[in-house]
Amino acid sequence: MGDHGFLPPIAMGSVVDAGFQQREYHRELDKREEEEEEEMDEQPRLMHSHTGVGMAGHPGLPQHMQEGTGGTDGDGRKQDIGDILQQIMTITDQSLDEAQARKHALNCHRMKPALFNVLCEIKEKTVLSIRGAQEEEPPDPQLMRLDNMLLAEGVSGPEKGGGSAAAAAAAAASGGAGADNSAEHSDYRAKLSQIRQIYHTELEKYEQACNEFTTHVMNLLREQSRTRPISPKEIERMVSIIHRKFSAIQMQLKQSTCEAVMILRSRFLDARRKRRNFNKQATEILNEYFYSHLSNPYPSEEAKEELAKKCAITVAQVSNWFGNKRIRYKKNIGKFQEEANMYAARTAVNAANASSHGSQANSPSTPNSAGSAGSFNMSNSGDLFMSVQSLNGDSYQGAQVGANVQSQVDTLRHVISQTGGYSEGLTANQMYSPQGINANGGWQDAPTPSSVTSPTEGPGSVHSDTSN
DNA sequence: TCGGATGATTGTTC
DNA sequence: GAACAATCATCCGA
Repeated sequence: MGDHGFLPPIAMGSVVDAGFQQREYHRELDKREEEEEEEMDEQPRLMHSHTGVGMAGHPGLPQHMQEGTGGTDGDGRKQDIGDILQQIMTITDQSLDEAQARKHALNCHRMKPALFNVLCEIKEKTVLSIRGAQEEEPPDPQLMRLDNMLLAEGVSGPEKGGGSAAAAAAAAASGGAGADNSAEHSDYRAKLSQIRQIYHTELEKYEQACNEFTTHVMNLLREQSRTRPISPKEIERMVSIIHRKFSAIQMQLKQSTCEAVMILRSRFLDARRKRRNFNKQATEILNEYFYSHLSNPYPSEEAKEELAKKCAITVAQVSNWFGNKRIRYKKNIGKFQEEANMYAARTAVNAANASSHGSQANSPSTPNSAGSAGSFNMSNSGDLFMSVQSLNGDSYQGAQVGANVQSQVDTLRHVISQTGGYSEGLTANQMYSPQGINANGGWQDAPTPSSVTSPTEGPGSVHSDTSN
């Protein structure tokens, strides 16, 4: 309440009926207050204006307006507002004919043009003051972030392969899963495409609804402009309010879309979710190396690369595998004893085969063990031995093999005797005792893996390191 | 369906 | 930066 900054148009007294002037003044006061209080709830205001614009003695006019007395104190104002609300509530009860008749009476009133001009002036000032108060808002940073992300993910903007970059990133993060990648790429792309489609459909719906609503409001305002002054600026302001409201809804849509994309990405990028066990052959190769180098199961970078190549996995996966293996072996040596014995036996058999085939072992045409998936049988065990030798970083030399073979045969004899139940004084732990593991739980210091091919061990020390 | 096995990740230590 | 240790998430056989 208080001074509204403009005076009632008393100056028009000679032309305009004083009571009418006062009614118009109060009506304008009501209108201004409501505009200041609520920008968006335009409909009630429009309706209020519609019903409020009436001539003296008109049944639709509030009592205080007709008498020209109310509106100066708080209680009176509340009463007025109550009356107005009551009218709004009952407006639907009025017949269309009645409303049309009232409208016609208004339009035909002899004072209408003059009053309308006055109202236009007042309105113009009011709208200008309101417009001055609300400056252009800076772009919402959150909205900008959402837009950027949607653009980067290929959801918004021109379609560019449905986020193939993200799919490629997912593939890179997966550590080279190989053949599965293409299928997962397409899966990722398909799902991203679905999100994109839903996003655009919803966006289109929102835009359409926004346009429809804007058109509807503008039509209403145009219609209203015949009975009350509505400047283009006011219409523009109303449109911008509507757009702001709809853009808030759009932001929710963008946020939901971003969340969906993030979930999709996390599902595809999280390699743990698509973990695949290594194939049997790869596990065999890794185990072979591990138990062959039990005294120092730390493959060099070269050995890791070689193993990775043979197992068709990445060097990082080899490192992971050895890291896991060392820890799990150390944690539960007993559990791995059988496995250790088995690989020791294989290694020994490999050596025996290498010995019996002599020159064949030296043959460069000897097929690689990687050629037969999961077939670590005796027929190619000699190749396996070759593989292990090469993995040690040493070049194969016949004389060295001869020395190693004897040791491996001894190992084999031990293993054969142990498989009968470890009853000859050599316990399982002795068989594959964690000799390399020191008191601190770690493997004892050893030469670098590549140079560890031929450590000298005591006669009772039987482990599967090929150097023995 | 459950539980062990296993590959990957993360935080810490050296 | 590599290894360790704990943990997670998935696989897979019973």
